[in-house]
Amino acid sequence: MALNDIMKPALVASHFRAACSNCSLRELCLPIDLSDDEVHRLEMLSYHKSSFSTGDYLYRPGDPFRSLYAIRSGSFKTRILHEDGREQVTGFLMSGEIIGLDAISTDAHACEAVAMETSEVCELPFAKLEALSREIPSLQRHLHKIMSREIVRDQGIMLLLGSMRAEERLAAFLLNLSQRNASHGISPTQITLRMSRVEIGSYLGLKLETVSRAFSHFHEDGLIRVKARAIEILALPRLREMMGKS
Amino acid sequence: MALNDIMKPALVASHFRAACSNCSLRELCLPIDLSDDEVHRLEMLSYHKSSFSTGDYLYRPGDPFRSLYAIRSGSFKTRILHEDGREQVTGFLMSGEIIGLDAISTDAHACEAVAMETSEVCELPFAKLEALSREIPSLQRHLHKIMSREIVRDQGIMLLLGSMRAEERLAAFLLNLSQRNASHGISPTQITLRMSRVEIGSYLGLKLETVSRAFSHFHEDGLIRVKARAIEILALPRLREMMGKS
DNA sequence: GAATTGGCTTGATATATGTCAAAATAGCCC
DNA sequence: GGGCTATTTTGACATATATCAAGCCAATTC
Repeated sequence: MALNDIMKPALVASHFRAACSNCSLRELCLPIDLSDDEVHRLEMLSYHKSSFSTGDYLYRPGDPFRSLYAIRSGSFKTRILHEDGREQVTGFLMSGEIIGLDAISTDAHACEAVAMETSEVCELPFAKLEALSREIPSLQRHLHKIMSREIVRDQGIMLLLGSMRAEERLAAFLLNLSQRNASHGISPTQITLRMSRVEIGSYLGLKLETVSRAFSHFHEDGLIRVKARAIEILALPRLREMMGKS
Repeated sequence: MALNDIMKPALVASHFRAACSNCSLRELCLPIDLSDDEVHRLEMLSYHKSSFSTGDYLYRPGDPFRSLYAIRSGSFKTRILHEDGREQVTGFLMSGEIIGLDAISTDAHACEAVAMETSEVCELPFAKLEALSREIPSLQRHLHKIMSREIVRDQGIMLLLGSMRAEERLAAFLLNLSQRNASHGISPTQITLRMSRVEIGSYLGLKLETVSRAFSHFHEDGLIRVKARAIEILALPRLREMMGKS
């Protein structure tokens, strides 16, 4: 494995690219080093792709679980629905991220996933993914890391919801989008929101009016420019400070 | 596998018991059906046990990740600490539950785990657990379910923190403890809290005074009896209703 | 181009929860 | 058992966010 690393880095890299341009499994395959054969099998796994328009469901609560999905382009929101009508947006997922992990526990989807724009996903049949990860330890470890990362992410949101004030929450939210933009090679200061104020509010445990007022306040303070769903961050460092004190 | 199920249930059950009384991996091994050999290898995996007194750390943020832990007796709280001094209790874990999943993502613990009473854990070296789950598909699937269940649990808390009021949160909390008591064969109406009002507050995103007032209010309504940390649920069905409307 | 629609902003007010402070209670050590 | 400390309860008051209600803006339709 290490040998592979040293002896043919270019070749391995080119295989990553091949696999990733083909199946778009940036998230799944990029950080692992695989042999030619392994890359090929990973490609085979995920040849089924599908497209979604704004508002389309990727899955709904109760749908039987068969696959995870790697978002190839576009974005989705996930939302849980409680019997009493309460609901909570639990995540906004974008290109390169894996969606559907919650369903493994019960073999049925616990939440719903809705496309927020025209989007494409690669389907990853979970049984096959498990079978392959039994044979490729680095893939196995990677899958575990993806799941663990989701746990850490959720716990971060628990911290946000449990102990931050409205403006701190919104600052954290914007900074998170900024960072994810950056990791996609997109401008970290030009943010195009794909979701409404209501959805942001649901995610952050706030009402839409509070979200709107927080945006306005940031604007007054010269932290951001707001033009409907186009947000420009004018002072990233000061926005970071917002989270601490405010 | 199904054959195994049908033909020698008693035998299989006895192996569960053997493995579980020995390594206390109720959570890990109980629901899976394994061959004699597989049970034996699972036992071998987890022979290292350790004990903790109230306040002892199982791990701290930044500690290198090597193992998961199955709680054999007692209970722990997990807590994340933010740079700015903010902190959030992310879970109260009891006997039979697996702790440490957050650390897989970065190979270092993201949160801290503190014993809330005298407790014992089985250490599960993760590399070995992965190796074994490569060979035993039902163990692999089970490990994935445990991780997914943690994701679902965290998202439930996000719903609680994002959209429930103080008394609804506390009702949900008590009902959760009640249910976990029941699943351990303990009375679902006699609850002994192992944590302070401050810790409950941190977990539920409330201040201790609010938690205390909610307890008092439940008491006035005849829902519970409160004697410091001994809670008796007098009206489980009405407590369930509390969550919906209130 | 007018009209309709849905989303967003802003203001006035209500309310749930936080904050500060004191008293009561429980647990603990000598 | 008595005194000590930490925890919990309770009260009075402050405040952040929700709620209710208009008005505004941008996009879409006719």
